[in-house]
Amino acid sequence: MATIRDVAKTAGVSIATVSRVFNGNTAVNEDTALQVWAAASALDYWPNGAARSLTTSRSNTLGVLLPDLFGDFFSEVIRGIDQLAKREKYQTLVSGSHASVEDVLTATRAMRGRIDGLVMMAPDSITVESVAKIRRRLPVVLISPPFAVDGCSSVSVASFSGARAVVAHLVGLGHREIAMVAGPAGNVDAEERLRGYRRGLLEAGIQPRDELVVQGDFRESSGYAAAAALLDRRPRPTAVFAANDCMAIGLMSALGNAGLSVPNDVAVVGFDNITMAQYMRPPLTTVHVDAYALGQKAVRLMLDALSDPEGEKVTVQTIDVVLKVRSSCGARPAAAANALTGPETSQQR
Amino acid sequence: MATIRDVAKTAGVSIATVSRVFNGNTAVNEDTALQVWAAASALDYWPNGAARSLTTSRSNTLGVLLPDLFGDFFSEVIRGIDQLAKREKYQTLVSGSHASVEDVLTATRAMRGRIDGLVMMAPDSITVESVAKIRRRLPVVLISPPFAVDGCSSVSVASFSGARAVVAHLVGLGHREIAMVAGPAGNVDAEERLRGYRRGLLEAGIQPRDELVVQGDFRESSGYAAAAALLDRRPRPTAVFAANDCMAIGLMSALGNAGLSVPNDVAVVGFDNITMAQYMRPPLTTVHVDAYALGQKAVRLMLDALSDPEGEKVTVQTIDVVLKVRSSCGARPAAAANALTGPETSQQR
DNA sequence: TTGTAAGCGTTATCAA
DNA sequence: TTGATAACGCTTACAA
Repeated sequence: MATIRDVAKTAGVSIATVSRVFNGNTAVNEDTALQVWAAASALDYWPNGAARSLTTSRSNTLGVLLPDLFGDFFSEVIRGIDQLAKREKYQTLVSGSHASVEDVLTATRAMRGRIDGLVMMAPDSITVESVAKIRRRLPVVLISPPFAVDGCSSVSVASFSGARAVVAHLVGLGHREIAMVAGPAGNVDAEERLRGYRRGLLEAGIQPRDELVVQGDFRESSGYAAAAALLDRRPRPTAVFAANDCMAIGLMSALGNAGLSVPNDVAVVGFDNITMAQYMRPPLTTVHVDAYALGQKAVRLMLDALSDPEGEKVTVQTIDVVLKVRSSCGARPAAAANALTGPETSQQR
Repeated sequence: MATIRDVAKTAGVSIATVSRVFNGNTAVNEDTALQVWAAASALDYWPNGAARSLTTSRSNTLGVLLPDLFGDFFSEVIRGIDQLAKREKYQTLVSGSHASVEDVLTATRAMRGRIDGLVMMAPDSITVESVAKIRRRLPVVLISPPFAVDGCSSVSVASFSGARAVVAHLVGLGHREIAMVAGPAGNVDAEERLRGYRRGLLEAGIQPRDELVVQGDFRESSGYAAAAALLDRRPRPTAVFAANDCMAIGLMSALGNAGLSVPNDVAVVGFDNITMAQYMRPPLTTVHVDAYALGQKAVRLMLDALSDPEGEKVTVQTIDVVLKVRSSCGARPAAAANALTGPETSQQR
């Protein structure tokens, strides 16, 4: 493989000149530059990234740490991260399925010297200490952290307010027996949604009852399983709020199998507004979360951190959410009138 | 940040010894090693990956190039890649949304020196030349390539045979007017599924007709849109085969909105068996593709290539698929009997 | 505008 | 079993 030295020799210049041509910051004689380009392409020269980052101590690479859970929502977040990073000439070194803190630390350590910053999506199981440890060497941006960490910018989802809005809407439709399929314990968004659900009930003068909350794990199967438990309750809940769309979809499937109609017998609401949601029968009422933007904002914060000399500018952001009323909750949204015309137009980016 | 030199100084040994301790291949006196470990942890020393790969010319990192399309299927593939890579102590440098060949080349070039091999998922728009160019410097494994490339191992999906099986099944149920929502032109899997559909018809003595094929793009919205075109056909198709599940789901949604019942008025079959498929109402008949295994196999082939001295061992694999009969096609699968018991058990890995 | 040469933080080859 | 020391391929003062 050709190195900078080969190019220099072929072009009849010094390696410094070749470097200058490739980095384009220092002035180089036009003819010389042309010769260098010619030599480089003749030799099919690709600069070595490792060597470059060794000298500059910059890698133009962002580390991305993902949780063990996957699916439509996270794909979108990653897409947001990847696209903005790419546009800003950053590469992404991804490492997925991190369950434990030790895991995260190991993965990060392995990235040492190859990343300029770390975007960490870890809605649960972060300890302040481990992140703080990483933070000493690298800028860290957290997505949906369970709590704020000193010196780390972060972006979160307005889970609490979204959940409250869901309950308020259901109450407005006349529901009083509102059940919930909760997300995994320890997950911030799951817990915030549960908290929002309870608050919403209280605000409507309804006492939240634990037996109306079924534990799920954000997967379709747990939503499906939740149906059985819920249908045993007397009086039977007239509405169920699932902490995410996947569980809502599993739930609807189970309700259908049990011979119940959504929304006539039971209203169902989800959270996230994954692409599928609008194509369900009935279309799923949910809380729209712009996952793509979530990823993008994280990268934006990282870029800020990287250009911040002293790393003192810490930003804590929250992504707003909006209730998307469709028919699974039994309301008749205005949009339903032209349902035959076409699906909701989806934004392409 | 502490370097190997700091550790050496603190431990009172040479840097060579520290390196030996950290790499664990050469024999080191036990006491010396202990001192080194102590010094390293006191200084919180992390070896620098860039420096390491500069000397060893190995990065223990796999480059992963993704297409512009995303969704449940691809997430699974990536999960497969990531998990096996991680288990084998490799990191993954991911770059998504590559539309053009130039794009791919640029991305790869940027990875030069930081990756040991490249896993490329590019079902369309690869030119042999560009891959060949990359191949000269790095092992390359292709996922679902449009055609075989010299010197590259690859894994593909048995799209053709899966599609044939779908048609055979529909014909077996008595359907003759079978339409198709095709995938994007240029995409191998889309084209193989279309070819399998036509072959299947021919084998049943039915002449394929172009007006029964509607162009889609693998997204839900295009499946939704296809419904309108299909419902205009006279005689109206009694069954529709969508080239993937997302489009099938969009299609079912549109059919429902048009007041048609699936499967009574129109049978629908998809492809991929994404998680959602079984939770549709009715549950979607589809062709199961083990996306996770697809990703894993690609990494396995890459590991083979990396341990292969001369890079001569090229393997071309195909992932088998299996028709998963549920109720959207109108058959009454045995499984439907216990539908009330629970969802199909999903494999966790 | 160009070249020389000193690093960057490792690993690996010799000797000791 | 250890230690010097020369790479690895690049960037960047500093000199010319």
